[in-house]
Amino acid sequence: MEEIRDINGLTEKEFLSAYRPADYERPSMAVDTVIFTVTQTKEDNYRKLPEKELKVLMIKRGGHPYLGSWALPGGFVNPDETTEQAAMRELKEETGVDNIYLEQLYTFSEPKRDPRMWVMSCSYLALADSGKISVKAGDDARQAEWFTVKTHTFDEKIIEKDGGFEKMTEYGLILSHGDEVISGRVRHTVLRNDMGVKNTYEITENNGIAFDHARIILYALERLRGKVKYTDIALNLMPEYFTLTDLQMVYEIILGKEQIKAAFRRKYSVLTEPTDKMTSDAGHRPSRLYRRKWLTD
Amino acid sequence: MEEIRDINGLTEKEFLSAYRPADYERPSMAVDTVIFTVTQTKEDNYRKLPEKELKVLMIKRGGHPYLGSWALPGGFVNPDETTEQAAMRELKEETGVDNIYLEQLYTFSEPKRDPRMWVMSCSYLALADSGKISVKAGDDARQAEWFTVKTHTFDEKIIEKDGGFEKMTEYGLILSHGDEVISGRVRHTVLRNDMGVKNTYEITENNGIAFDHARIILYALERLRGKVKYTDIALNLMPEYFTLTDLQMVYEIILGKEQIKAAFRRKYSVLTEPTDKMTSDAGHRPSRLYRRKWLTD
DNA sequence: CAAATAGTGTCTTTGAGACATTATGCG
DNA sequence: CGCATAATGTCTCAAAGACACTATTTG
Repeated sequence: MEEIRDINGLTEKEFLSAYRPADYERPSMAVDTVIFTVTQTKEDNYRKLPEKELKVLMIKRGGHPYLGSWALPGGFVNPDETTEQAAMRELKEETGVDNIYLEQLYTFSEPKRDPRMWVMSCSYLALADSGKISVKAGDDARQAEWFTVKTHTFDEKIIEKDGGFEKMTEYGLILSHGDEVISGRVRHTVLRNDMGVKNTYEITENNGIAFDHARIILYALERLRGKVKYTDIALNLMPEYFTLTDLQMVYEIILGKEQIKAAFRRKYSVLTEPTDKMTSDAGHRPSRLYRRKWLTD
Repeated sequence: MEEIRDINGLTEKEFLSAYRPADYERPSMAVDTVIFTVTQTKEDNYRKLPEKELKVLMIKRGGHPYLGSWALPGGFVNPDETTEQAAMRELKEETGVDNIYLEQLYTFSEPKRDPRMWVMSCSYLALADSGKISVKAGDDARQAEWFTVKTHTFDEKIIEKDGGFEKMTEYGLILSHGDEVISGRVRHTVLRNDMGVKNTYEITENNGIAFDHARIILYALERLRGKVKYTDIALNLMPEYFTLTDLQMVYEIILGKEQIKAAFRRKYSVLTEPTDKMTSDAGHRPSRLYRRKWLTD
């Protein structure tokens, strides 16, 4: 069985023991994780419900390049781990959370995306309940903060060209934490002619976001917005007990669109199961607390 | 502006010109492309329509490891190109096609997935009209062939465990080309307990498919099946002119499920535009030929 | 004419959108 | 009591499922 021999007369075992990796250039492999959570703002009207905010964790860079800018938590992959394990390891260091929703997003490989050297980034999307997370106060120079996320879509331009057209859409990202506001803008171009379709993404503006991380965050948001409608992914952002209005507000903040209450409950309450707990001291009718229902399919 | 200095008193420019990559281990970065096409079988009953088959391109390995097994077309990424450009370059060498639908799938990074060394694989999904493709007849030792794709889902087992459960599903893949039949089986395990959810994929059986490529092909199929329902991705498999029944058969072969004609046309004919061409000599009523309609949104 | 596909009409079912109505705790 | 939210009822509308019926070509 094992006796198949190659062109040099070697068996697989012989080949492998003699194998020496060729001396060509290899990229460094980083992981960068976009971790989102949802927090509540303070509300002074005791009757009203507090609003929610979508937050993303950023780390202040303490060295060149992009010194002083903010970057996604991440690091390099070790030879004895998968990219997912690397993302999990880095995330645990940053947030103290071990069991967290994690999903691979995309591998960014622009040769010049890191000015130092050839670095690819395998990006991950992580979601967590803000209650469980304890971000370490910047131990050394390393400062980690949650930034409030706002996005804008700028009107698209369609340019008819000979035999096809070009469509450009710009997406703006604004991250804020107290007085600190950082932002970026990504232009998506679809070029279509007789030859086929070509998509390009370029960062057209960048204020304080390191590397191509504005683009990665926008990609993560796009994925989150897409999946929220047909999966139970949003439940990863909820605490153990929550009201259906809480859940609805999380959907609204992700989708950027108000949801109709009756329709929302019809569709998404199947992802939850009622408990016998109720909210209280709210200045209005108490609300039932629900819990995530794990789906078997 | 540029005068921010780091802990060593260096500006970014000074830092970068002095920067030497650290001498830690780096992975090799490969791309592997799952390219699908749809072909017609011969039909001897002149009245009946020919059936369609989903095909994937595989390359016979001429050296260790997996000598004699079949692998996805692919290769290593060069420092001056993106993974997408690398996939496109390799694909052009194999199929002669330049403008082809290409979409990044997933980066596989199991440290032991290649017995030679640390190799990650950034996988791509490609779709093409079989008419445009001209696979080079194996120039040297390199033999490329289209394999017919069949999949099976084996009944899942749910095991209740303390505080949670484990669900296992097995997916079988059978690729055939003439007398040559190669196959693989992947087990997906979802383990859920109080701590969270953990997904594992392992190859439980493998006959003649190199590396973890059976898993990659199954992943590509999953993506294709998912996207076919809400995008126009399937149109990339069609020739310039096709009937709506052709299109329906392509959907049926991808989804593995019969579609209802009236409903299918209501939903997917918006992706096409009618031409004034018709089929002929068919032994039954002629059919209108349609063309892809490029959507602006 | 028979075989087989092409193409459409329509009834049913499902689910989301829209809005209204009733219920309830707190200061 | 009135504010603000909780929870549900119901009408409408859009889309998909199911199936039937008519139209056309070729040997």
